[in-house]
Parts: sequence; structure tokens; C-alpha cells
Amino acid sequence: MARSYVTPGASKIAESRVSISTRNVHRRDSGVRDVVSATALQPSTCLLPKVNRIEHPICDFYTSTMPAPRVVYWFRTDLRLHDSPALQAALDLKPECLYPIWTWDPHYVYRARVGVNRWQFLLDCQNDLSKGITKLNGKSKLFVLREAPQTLFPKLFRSWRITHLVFEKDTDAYAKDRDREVVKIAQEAGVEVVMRSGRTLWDSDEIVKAHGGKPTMSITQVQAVGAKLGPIAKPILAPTSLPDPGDMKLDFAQEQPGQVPDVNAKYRKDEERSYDTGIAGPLGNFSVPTLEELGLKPATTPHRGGESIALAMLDTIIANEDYTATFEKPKTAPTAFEPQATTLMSPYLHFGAISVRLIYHRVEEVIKKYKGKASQPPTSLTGQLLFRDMYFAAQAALGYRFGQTYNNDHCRFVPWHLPSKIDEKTGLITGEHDINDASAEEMFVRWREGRTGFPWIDALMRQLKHEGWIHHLGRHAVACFLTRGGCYVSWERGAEVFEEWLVDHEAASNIGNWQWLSCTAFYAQFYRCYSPIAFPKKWDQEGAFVRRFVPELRSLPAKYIYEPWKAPLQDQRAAGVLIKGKGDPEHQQKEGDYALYPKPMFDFAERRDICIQGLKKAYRVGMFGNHQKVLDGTWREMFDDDAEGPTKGRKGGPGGTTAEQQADGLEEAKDDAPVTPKRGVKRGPPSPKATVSSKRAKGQETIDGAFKKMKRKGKK
DNA sequence: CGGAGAGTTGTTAAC
DNA sequence: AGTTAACAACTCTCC
Repeated sequence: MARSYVTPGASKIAESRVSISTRNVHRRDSGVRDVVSATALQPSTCLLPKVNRIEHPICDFYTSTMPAPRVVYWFRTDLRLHDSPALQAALDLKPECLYPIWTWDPHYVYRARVGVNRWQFLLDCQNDLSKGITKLNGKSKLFVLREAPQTLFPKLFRSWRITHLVFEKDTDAYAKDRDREVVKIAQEAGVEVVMRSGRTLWDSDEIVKAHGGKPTMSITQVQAVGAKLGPIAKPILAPTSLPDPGDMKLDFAQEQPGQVPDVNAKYRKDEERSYDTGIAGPLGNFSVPTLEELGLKPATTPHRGGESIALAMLDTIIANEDYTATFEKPKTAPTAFEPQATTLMSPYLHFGAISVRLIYHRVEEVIKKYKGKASQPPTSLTGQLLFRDMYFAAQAALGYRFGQTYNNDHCRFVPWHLPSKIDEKTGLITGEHDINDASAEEMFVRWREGRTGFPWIDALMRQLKHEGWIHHLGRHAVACFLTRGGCYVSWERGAEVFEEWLVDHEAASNIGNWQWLSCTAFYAQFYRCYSPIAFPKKWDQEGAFVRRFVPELRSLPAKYIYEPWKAPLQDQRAAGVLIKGKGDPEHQQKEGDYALYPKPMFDFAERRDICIQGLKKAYRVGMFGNHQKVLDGTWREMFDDDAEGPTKGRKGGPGGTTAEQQADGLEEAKDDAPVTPKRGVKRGPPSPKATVSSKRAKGQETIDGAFKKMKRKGKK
């Protein structure tokens, strides 16, 4: 439930302020919030119940002698002015002054994986928001303060004589930790914190609470819990005016962060100067930083951020009523580009440049006109938003554990290649991985760089790297290929690459979808495996998408476009390309006049069979990330040597990592020598006899059976 | 016209 | 929001 944090030392004041917050909560929960202007609700008419004043006459004393609120509105994941419950709450305080600020958090600059395209999108959103603020008040804008909130706020509160800190609730694991710390700092400074949920359809914490404290693992669970919580709040109009900011003296020193480690160093061409020019930046005016200030290379994405672009895009989508009302995700082409087949609202949602509830209600209005002819969740547009809430609530319930297999009771344990290293003190993944198999590492790198030799996969990965966005089903294809449908590499590796490159990277959705595609959570039908040949053929017979993103293959006849290695040499020559090598960028990319495109890095059918056998085994073993054997490294006992992945021997490291070479390594080798083929030796497809058991893992049979029965029923 | 054979569509089961 | 093979049932083409 939305609530405000109050200063313990100011209980009388706190009481009156609690009622401010409670009033807002009632207004929201009763579903009659509707559109409220910034000044519509006057404190004198509806704020404090009369009884409060009679019983606590001292309140009047305090409220009349208290300085008028001086409010910091802290923008984070809500770079917009429309439909912001938190901004509304700030304005409801009727502040004397309002400082719209962004804190330039070194965690984001140096520690989180943020590629240059997402930087660009963020700066676009900030610039657009800043302009929007200035339109409402010529003296105001988005003031970017170059320091971590944890160290900045104590100084800022004092210097700017702040009484309130207001922000939208963030449910990401790191953000929760940061905000807990900031709330404590505010309490110590006597600053009241007002936090409002606004990022999702429903408050994710309330979803979790109403779901018995458990993560939501299916769309029907979200719908059931959502029904309990009541209707999705109607959007609030953007304010028509904003208070002035107060004085902004900086009579304190800036604390500069350490720049090491800088996980984004590879994107910088120059020195990173975010913090060198002081808290107010190079011009001393709290400007939105530039890519140059960050020392970053230019962005390559064609997608541009900002609330105004987002609202215009939404208008265009809604104007196409057929598209809006009959949208079915599985029927949108992942091969479509210019324009793409889906809405591309996701990056704007990520930065809060558009409100998810605005999209929801505008789509619902169109759907009403279509009566029975509109599409339904989960495939409809609103269904996509429900999935988003599902992942947010799952993350809210599990915290950091959601983002990893280790110690995650909702993530199935599979002995993937390249597992995450674990910090055994914190129980969290370190961001590094264990290269337990050189050939798996090579597969991973070739996948990441778009040179697997499968044009469909390579085209998608190149689009991802260059443009920062690919279609949802394209993400399915590359994610399945890296994990359970090809490379048998940990989903955590893929999630890291998406985190770095996607302009719409949303931790909750990214993690959730990687678990979905790797069949470790949310989804279990691992034999439903995307073919890098058959799947794109269904959508794009001519291969226009591949020709666009893999120009080496531009002139290849359509019949070879998804499997160029089958093209006779003379056809290859006629198309100006030779299919050979590994596409290693270290080596020449041309041979004479011919472009080079790599041979496929494996036989897909063979790898698919190996992966399915591996998943079958993992499902039969049935361990989750919190299993004692996963935690203590004895998980290997459960996997025989037929299983794909680092399963040799009896002992491993925690969470699927390779055990350090210790004395018992010798013993292991002895035990397994007679039956174990050498690691790295290419294996053929397993013979049916070699299969441990052909019995299908329980769950799967029933899920698929039930699905088919449902489908039949639906047809009748 | 009838029938062989090729080609298409739809269903199912299995991975 | 998977792929494939097998098979039945059907259409189409040709002689």
C-alpha cells in the first residue's frame, strides 16, 4: 500500500502528514481518482478530518508556523509529466518551491551495464522532460546533480532547506536498497518522504501481498490478484503549472565516486568527465549531460527518446483502431522493419516517458468499440502490459535472487555452460562467469557478435547491437538458440548482453523472459524449440530482414538465405560472398572480391537433440536454484555423464560453477575415467538407447496435453 | 472420362 | 509465442 515515511522525531507533524497521504490513498483505491488537476483538491476542504484538529489543537499551531513545503521531486524511472501519481502527490503538498531533479548516480554510470544507445535514449528523455518542465514554468527545468543520491542528499537537504522528498517507487533490487538508504537519510534530516507507485498497472508490492507474498508466475495469477486489488487507476492529466524552484546555492563539496570498475569503459572514446565539473556540470547550470561529457562514442540507434515522441506514437497507434483492438503478439512479424510490427512503446515505458496506465486505458477505450471482436490477453496489447506487471511483481517478491539461478527457489537448476560466479558471502552473482568449456565460450561470443553462421540469428543480434531493439519473437529466437535450443549456455549470459544493448532494457522483464525462454521459470515446454531456418521462413520467404542486417548475403537466392552453406559455390560467387571460416573479426572479412560469411557453428538438429536431452535430465532431477546441492556444489552427483553441460564428476562449485582444482580432483578423475568421454570432444546425437529414460518429465506432459485439449475445445 | 501420380492441406504425435 | 514426420484426404494435371 502506498504510504509516506515520516520523521519519528516530529510525531505531531507526522500525524497531519500521514493523513495527507492517506487521503490520497483513499482517493486512488476508491477508483474515483480520475483526472485531477494539481490544484483541484484544497487542503482546507478535504485534507484533515475536523476531528483531528479538535483532538490535536497543537496541529494548527504546527501547520500555521511550519515553513511552507520546499519539495525535491526526484525523477528516476518516471521521465514524464502526464499520469504521474508521485508528481501529483508533490503538487498536492502545495509547495512554496519545487526542485525537479535527477541525481547522476555512479551506480548507473559505472556499475550497471548500459550501452551507448540506452545512454542516448535516457538523455533524450531527460532533455524532453526538461523542456516540458520549462514550458510549465520558465524558471524551472530538470536539474541534473552530478553526485550519488546517498551522499548528495544530506548536504542538499540542509543547504536548500528541503522539507519533503517525493519520488515514484522503484521495484528493482538495487533501487530498493538505494531508496531504503535514502529514506533513512531523509528521516535523519527531518525531511518527509512521499513515495507513490506509478510504474506499473498495479502497485507491485500490493500484488505480491495479495498473492500471499509469492511471486506471480503466470498471467492468470496476475489477473486474479488484479481483480482483488480493484480497477487499474485512471490516468492523471499533466499539471498545467509548476511552482518555482527555490535558491540553488551549492555551499558544500562534491563527493566524486571511484571510477573503477567501469563496466561501460569499452564505449568511451574519451575520459569520462561526469563528475569532474562539479555538481552543476560544465556550464554550472545543472544541464542534462551530453554523450561527450560521458566520454562516449556516438550512439547508433535510430530510436529516440522523450515523452513528446512517446505520446505522439501512442496517438498514431490508437488512431489505427483495427491494429489496436485486434493485436495478437504471436501474429506480428519479427522480420518486419521500417516499420516494425509491434508498438515500440517499451523503451518509453522503461524510462517512464509514457505511463503504462495511459496506454492501458486508451487501448481499452478502443477495445470497447469492438465488443466481442477484440483480441484478448495474453496475446492482446493489454495482455502484453499484464506480462510486464507479472515480471515486476515477481521481481518485487524475489529481489536480487530473481536475477540469478543461485538461491532462487523459482528458477529451475540446469547445468548450463558458462555459469555465473557466485560471491559466497552475499550469495549473489558477481557479474563474471566461469568458462568451464572453451567451445561454449566461443559459441557465446559468436552469438553475441552475430557471426554464428545462421543468418536469422546473426541478423537479429546485429540489429540488437546496432539499433538496441528487436522484435519480441526475435528475442525468443536468439534466447532459445543461446540456451536450450543450441548452445546450452546459461540464460544469465544472454540476459547480461540484452541488459547492455537493449534501449528498452527493463530488469524485471529481461530476467523474466530469459527464464521463460530457457524453460527455467514461467514456461516449461522445452521441446518447443525455434528453428533458425523454419521459423523465419514462415514470416519472410524472401529474407528481406536478413539482407538488411547481414549485407554480405544481400544477393543470395532466397532458397539459401537462411542456410547459405547449402548454396553451391557458383551461386555463392554469383552473390559475391563465400561461406567459409568463423567470421572471426581478427581475420580478413574479404577474400579477393568476395565478402565472407561464416559456416554454421554447429549442426542445428544435432545440438537441438542434445539440448532437449539435457533439459529432460534437468527436469527429471528437479532441483531449483535454492536446492542444498546447488548451494554447496554437490549438484553434480545428480547428473550422469550423458547430460550436456559441466556435469563430469561428482563435485562442482556453487550454482553450477566448476569446482576449484583440489586434492579430490584426482579422485574424481579416477572415478570417471572409464566411462567419461573427454570434455570438448565433439559428440554425436545421443542414440535412443543411451537415453537414461524416455519417460517424459511429468509437468510437461500435462501442460502440453491440457493446452491441446483447450485448443480443441476452443475450435468447437 | 478414369486413374496414376504429384501436390496441397490438415491432423496428429512425438521430440 | 516450435518443428518435424507421417498420414489421410483432398485437388490438380496429364495422358
